Amino acid sequence: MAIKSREEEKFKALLKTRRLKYTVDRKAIYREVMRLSGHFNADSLYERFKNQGSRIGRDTVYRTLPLLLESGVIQKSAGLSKREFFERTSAKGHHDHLVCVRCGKIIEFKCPEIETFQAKVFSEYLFQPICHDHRLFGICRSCR
Amino acid sequence: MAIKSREEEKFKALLKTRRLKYTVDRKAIYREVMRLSGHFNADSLYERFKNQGSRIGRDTVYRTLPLLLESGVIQKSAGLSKREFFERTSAKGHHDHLVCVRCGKIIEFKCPEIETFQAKVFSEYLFQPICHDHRLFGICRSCR
DNA sequence: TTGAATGCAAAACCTTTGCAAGCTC
DNA sequence: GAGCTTGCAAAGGTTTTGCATTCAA
Repeated sequence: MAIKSREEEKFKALLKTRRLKYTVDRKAIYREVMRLSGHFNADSLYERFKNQGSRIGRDTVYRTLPLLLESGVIQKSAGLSKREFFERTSAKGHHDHLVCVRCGKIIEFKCPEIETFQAKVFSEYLFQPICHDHRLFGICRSCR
Repeated sequence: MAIKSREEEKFKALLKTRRLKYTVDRKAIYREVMRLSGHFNADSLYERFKNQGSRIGRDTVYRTLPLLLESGVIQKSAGLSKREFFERTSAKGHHDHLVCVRCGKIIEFKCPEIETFQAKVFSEYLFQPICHDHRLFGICRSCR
């Protein structure tokens, strides 16, 4: 619960910085995202609203996800399709993905050392970090 | 020239593994890619052929790039659009990208330590490495 | 009150695909 | 000759956009 609120503050803070509003729809999208533990995309999230009888539009979802991404509440996930996948950052903590290009299997990995060096790169170039996309592609053992 | 041939061998080797053919078109695409030092995408490469009066089709380019990618001759590059960008691996050696989400500026960085840990992840999960996509998104100093 | 957000529908976009004809090996 | 490759054209599928209306601060 503590984490949940802190996440919400991050989202609100981003909106404030951008002089954007914390509307009913954005709140609903934020809340729905917090209920998800797996990966999702704009469309699957929209479908959830539709199934619940909510009138939140697909476009609103498409427009809100980049804001959640930038605020750090969600992060990019992985998949073989061109589609963009996301997942809640706090669900399992931050991690990256290893993708088998043959069977599409996706493995989550955590590598704190990589995170450390990433942070160094950001600071070396005087960038304020927002997020990153790190996917390793290869062929898994069973596909070889 | 030595490097050039070695690259070509890598490409040929991949084709052989997949029982694919080293056709005239694939050779032409390989050669054209070797002439490029900056980043490109399927379409811009196709345009180059068109401007040269070559009859190589857009589709062939689209179908060949994944093969060059898998053989390691090219790697993914970065951009803000959904479009896929590539660049020759040997042009500047392997590197990754730092992208400013405000102005779109792209900075290339090299971080050998990250590469080392990536290799560890691949071997830990028994994956045969093919390539990776590593982009750091943030806000550059002048945009803040 | 003012600027932002939303829904609708349409557009835009890049990429992929099926198929018949032509090449490679 | 068998199977892969290519060009054509069309489809595909996701994401974006313009605009009028509604809403938040």
